Amino acid sequence: MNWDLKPDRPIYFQLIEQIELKIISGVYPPGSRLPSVRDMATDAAVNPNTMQRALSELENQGLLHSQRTSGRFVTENEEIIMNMKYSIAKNVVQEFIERMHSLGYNGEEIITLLKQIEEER
Amino acid sequence: MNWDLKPDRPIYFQLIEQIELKIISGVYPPGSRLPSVRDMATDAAVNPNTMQRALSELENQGLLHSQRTSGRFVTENEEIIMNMKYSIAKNVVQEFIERMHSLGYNGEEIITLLKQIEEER
Amino acid sequence: MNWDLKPDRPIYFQLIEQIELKIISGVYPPGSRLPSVRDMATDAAVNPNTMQRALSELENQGLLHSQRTSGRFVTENEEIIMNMKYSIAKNVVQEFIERMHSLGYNGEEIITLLKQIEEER
Amino acid sequence: MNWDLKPDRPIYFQLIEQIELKIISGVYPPGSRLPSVRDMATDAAVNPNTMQRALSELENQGLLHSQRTSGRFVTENEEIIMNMKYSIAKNVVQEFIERMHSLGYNGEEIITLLKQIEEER
DNA sequence: GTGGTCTAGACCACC
DNA sequence: GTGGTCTAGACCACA
Repeated sequence: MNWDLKPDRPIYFQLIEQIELKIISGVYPPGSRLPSVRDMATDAAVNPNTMQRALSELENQGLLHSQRTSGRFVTENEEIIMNMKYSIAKNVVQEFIERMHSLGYNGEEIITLLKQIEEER
Repeated sequence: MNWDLKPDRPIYFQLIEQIELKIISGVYPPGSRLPSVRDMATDAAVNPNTMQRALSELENQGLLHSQRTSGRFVTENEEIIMNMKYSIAKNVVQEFIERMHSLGYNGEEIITLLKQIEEER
Repeated sequence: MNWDLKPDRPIYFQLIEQIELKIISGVYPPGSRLPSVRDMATDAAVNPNTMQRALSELENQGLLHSQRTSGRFVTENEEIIMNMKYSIAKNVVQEFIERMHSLGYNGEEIITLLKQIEEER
Repeated sequence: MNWDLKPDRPIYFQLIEQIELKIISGVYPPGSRLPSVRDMATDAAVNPNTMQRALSELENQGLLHSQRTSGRFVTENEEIIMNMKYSIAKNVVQEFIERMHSLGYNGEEIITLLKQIEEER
């Protein structure tokens, strides 16, 4: 998996980000059942308590809900997912704009450069 | 200064990046003289050898040149500086595009979102 | 070994030249593994950092590449090696021509003398 | 003048070489009178005794001869000069051939390369 | 004073 | 064990 965790930031925090990404991008589709905490923990080579903490936070955000007996599920409320997706994307975009500004590019130039590089790909 | 150096990547590498930024953004204009190695080192709270290494690499890239007795100078060749600026910007843009793709946005959507968030600022 | 280093020019520079020669002449064949930095340093009676610097420069030139845990290797790209060989030879030849000119020999005379002395050998 | 003397080899020896060169290349023509020892010494920023020693050696080789009252003269025997020129050139050529061999060029290749580089000049 | 070089010795990540 | 990084402190040439 892509669980490469770095020791520079709290691990549970990195887990949250990566699971969010998997939900947003559809790797874990709305309404689907997640693997068990224990499985996810061993997969990420992480203590189950740490994984548990990450999942709890995601539950607080409304992205997940657990059914005591049958496991944890991704919310079926796609609006919540879309909001999460938008708020993450907004951060990414704002960071990007700031970096480009500090490099000396203004709004129009950013758009131009972006289109140009996208075409090259 | 803005020399906040993190232990997660080589210090000399972060120094290079930050000095590049100062040259590109005009904090150190073309042809201007930089502070002495020792001064820059103490300013960044770093060993002079580490600063020396960073500056040497920038010299290899053609962004700086040194005169043994009188100091180090930013190149007056603005083309080199523009090329450096472009290549850094290209990296930033490519990273950005990849992150947005992994969030599930395609080319057009990225542009739309970018314009929208830019207007809000 | 032939590591006779003279104090008139930077040691790391002389190390670079001599290692280049060993690569070009096939003492260190393409793709082969070099001794460890520490071994080469003690062999040349030089501080490991100095040897490290020489090897790093050769890496920048593309003549070597390093694998963090298993050692440093000569490039397998023989074109790079041939280019290096040619550029060194060019320098040698140009120096030679200049010395002969300052002795008062012109182009044709140099060739004649060269052929003559070569036959005597 | 071009008297740049380096501390790595005996100074009188370097003086000999340079005066030989001036004689061979015609800066001091056959039969011409040299400046006084004292003038040559101050010109080369060297102790007069050192210059004296160099000139004595050249006298032993027959390149110079001194007339007690009127100074030192370059020999008028051009054969001696030609022999000296040839023997120096021979050394230069042999050194050159050895360096090229150690780079992996054989006789024909050396000639080819030499012609090619000479044309580029 | 400037940049440049060198050494000695330490610590790190990786496998 | 490997290469890579960093520090502290020294000395040099140049002007």
